[in-house]
Amino acid sequence: MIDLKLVRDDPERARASQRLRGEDETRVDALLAADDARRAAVARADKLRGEQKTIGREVAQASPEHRPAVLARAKHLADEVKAAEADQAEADAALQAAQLALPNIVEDGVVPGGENDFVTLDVAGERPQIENPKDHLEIGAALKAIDTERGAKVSGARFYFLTGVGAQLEFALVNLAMQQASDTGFTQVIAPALVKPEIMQGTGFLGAHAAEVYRLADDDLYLVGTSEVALAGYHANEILEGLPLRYAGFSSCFRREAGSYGKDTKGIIRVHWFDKVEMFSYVDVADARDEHQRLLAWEREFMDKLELSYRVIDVAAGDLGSSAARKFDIEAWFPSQGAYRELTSTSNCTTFQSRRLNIRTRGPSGNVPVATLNGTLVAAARTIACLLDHHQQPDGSVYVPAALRPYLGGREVLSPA
RNA sequence: GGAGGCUUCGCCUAGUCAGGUCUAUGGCGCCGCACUGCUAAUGCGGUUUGGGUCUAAAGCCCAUCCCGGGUUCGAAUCCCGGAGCCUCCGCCA
Repeated sequence: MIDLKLVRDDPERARASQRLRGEDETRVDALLAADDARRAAVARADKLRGEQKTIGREVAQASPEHRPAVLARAKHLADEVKAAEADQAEADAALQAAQLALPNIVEDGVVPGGENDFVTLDVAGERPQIENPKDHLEIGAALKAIDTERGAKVSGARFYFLTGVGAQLEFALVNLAMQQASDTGFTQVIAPALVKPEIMQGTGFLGAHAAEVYRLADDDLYLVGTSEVALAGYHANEILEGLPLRYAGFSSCFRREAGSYGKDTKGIIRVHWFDKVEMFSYVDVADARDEHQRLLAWEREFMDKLELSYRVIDVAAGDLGSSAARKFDIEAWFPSQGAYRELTSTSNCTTFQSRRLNIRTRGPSGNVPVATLNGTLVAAARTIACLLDHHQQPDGSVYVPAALRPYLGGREVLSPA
């Protein structure tokens, strides 16, 4: 939800943001119209309620002979109040719908365009030179680390089992990530994977991409697609002190992958379920851009520990999620694909989520919404896929980055049994 | 799954049985002022959160007693539904 006052004061900025995203700019004017209508309805209802309060007191004080007349007037007024309140409720709902229909205002500097219009900010690490590289599935099968066949048998397509060294790899990655987060001052969190509708709504995932989200209809709960959801909900309806607050959350994540038929059908790059360690920051609005750079730096630090070659991209406006004002992705090199693939992503959501979730801090003149930011430290399945692909050796073994070795019993390579 | 209790403006609390200056009481904490050599103590005043009106401030108005409905001229209070917390029973890793 974007700042209504900002839209009133500077509607052109909101329209420009919509254009940059390639979305409908008339929604801004629809919002302004809904705002006007609501304020008119509120003023009418407030006035009538005031009259009703006055006449209510008169009823109580009226002498027996005057009472019937006053009561008759009061009854008539009650009907008017009821009608005005119904109008107000309708206007409130219309305004809310108009607000929910608008994505966050894009940060200055974001380029227009879609998925392929990103700007490459940096390229790091050396791409390994491998003759006829195998893909992660082949390597994972040889190591008895990944079992997608039994994943499909038990749960269906895009499910997998991590076994043996595969399972160890996940624990190692999660531990390494959590250790880094803790050393950096994040509070470690294990977060629920099921959340209530208002939390899912509040983080902006029930808008355009609602079809991506699993819902448990019997219980009216949603499965989170990212740990960000529960970490954002953690402080819902609170007034925060002592910003910045930083959390590193571990949770399973679930995605329906609707509309991604045919993409990455092999292996565990695109799956319905994976585990994740996510950084999440609550900061003062003025500090949000700097925090975004810090999150990116911490993501890079983790990539460097894994000794991966990667590039950092500044995602174009049309490819931003509805809650993000800006997003940087880190894409790592997959030799078998000859391509960079997204491993992590960090978004500055400014006050978009905090307004919906009512998360504020005390400002010099009253309570103000905080900024929320998120960044992936590690998404286990895809990172394992990348590690196997990227660090494969000609003999079929897999090189273990030095930082991971303490979590893998000191092993320097993983070899097929 | 069953039975009972609880939820009031930071925290605690009065008020709910008998609906009407409840415009929500008092205490603690916090802020300001006074007194004071300093501290403490004391006294006085302020202190929920939203929304609307207004160029702005002040002021005024409306809403807000866990949430949503209902009854009524009028609901913290009565009725229905729901949520959360606690206790006990059952079941369970």
